[in-house]
Amino acid sequence: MRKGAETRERILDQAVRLASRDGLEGLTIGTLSTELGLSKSGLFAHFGSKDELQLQVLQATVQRFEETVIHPALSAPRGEPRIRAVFENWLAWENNPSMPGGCLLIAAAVEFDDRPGPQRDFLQEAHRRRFAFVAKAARMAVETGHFRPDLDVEQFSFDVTAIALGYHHLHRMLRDPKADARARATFERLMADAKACAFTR
Amino acid sequence: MRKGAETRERILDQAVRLASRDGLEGLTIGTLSTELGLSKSGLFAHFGSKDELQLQVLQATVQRFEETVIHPALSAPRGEPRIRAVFENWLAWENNPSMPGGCLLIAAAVEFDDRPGPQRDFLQEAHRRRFAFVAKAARMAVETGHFRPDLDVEQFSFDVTAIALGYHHLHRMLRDPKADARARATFERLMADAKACAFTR
DNA sequence: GACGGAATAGAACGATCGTTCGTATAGTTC
DNA sequence: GAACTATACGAACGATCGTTCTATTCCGTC
Repeated sequence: MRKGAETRERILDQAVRLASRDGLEGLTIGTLSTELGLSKSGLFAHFGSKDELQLQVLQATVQRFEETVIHPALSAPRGEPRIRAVFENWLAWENNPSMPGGCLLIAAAVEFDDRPGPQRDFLQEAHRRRFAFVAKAARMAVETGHFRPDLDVEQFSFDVTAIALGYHHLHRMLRDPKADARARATFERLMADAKACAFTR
Repeated sequence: MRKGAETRERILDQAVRLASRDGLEGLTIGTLSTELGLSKSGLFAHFGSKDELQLQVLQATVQRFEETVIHPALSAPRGEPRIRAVFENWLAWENNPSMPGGCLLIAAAVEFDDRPGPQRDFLQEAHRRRFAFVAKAARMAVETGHFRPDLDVEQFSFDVTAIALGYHHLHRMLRDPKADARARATFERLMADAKACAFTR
């Protein structure tokens, strides 16, 4: 019971690594087990099905995202500092060494957005929560007076998401070394707009 | 020689449809052939390998993108009108019925961005060309005086790309009916910034 | 130290994968 | 219409997929 949880974590760790490169469907029990020095059936017994393995991989990834991006940002002061913390942590997350093939949440979203099932349901919920978190942080920034009162906080959340996706694309597909600078430039423009009072706009 | 080209087109048409939902790797010669009423080996003979099939699917998709998004935009006047045409055509492209699973170029980019090979090379080149096209259109808008002279046209191209990716995410993963409005709102903010002279910024 | 359940291994299952081969059919060319 | 080539089919290949079953080994508890 103790040992099982340990190896299960080892399995999930490597599974996240593999899935980030080959996708959740490209993730294979055979290659995963041999890379870990386990037998196929031994590994399989931990999950009972590939669907369950995929789900647990997604759950582990979301948990890491929250630990890496969300929670640290919560210890930053409300308002602009927290917004900036989320953005910086998010950019860093995209280069997290536990996902050498790039953010698994983005890859899985594209892979499963048209395949009904528990994987898609879970991903939808996770992305929705993340979207709402950024919107809430923006709402707080309005309340603290850092952002203008008439800011559409959900539109702001969409804009931040778009920047992250654009960064992922430029960084991973085009391998553009300017990806970081481009994302930051757009973010600063977004921040300036969110802060500008209605008269100067 | 005549007949072969016809069925090859029929195959690619259905292949694009399937790949947009299941991914290029999830696209299977077996299911593709049965859906078309062909034999596996008969279909296979048209391409010689799955890699070649995937490549031709990508080529067909890029060609359609250019016919749907790029070429019509070229018949719009240089400057702001052409920029707007590209953006509108791009949004429409994301809902093209030939790709019921969403834009294959985005899906394939995420799927192959970490797998070296001819598929990735082709995708990289295609996305690079698209990026350059938008930048060039923005440069023309600067020359026509629609955009401010100090605009970073490549940054502008990045921003447009990010909006399209954000739209794709909100539309296909979150199924948010406001996706269209969100993308347009961000685009208008981007346009306003590109037009604003240095003093009012 | 014996017991019991959890953890792992090994072999095999049917299904499907991409691919090959030999053969029949359909189309084009003279 | 004969000759020829392009096109399509059917059967089979070895490999790998997820999964099942049985047997073995490990570990914590009395």
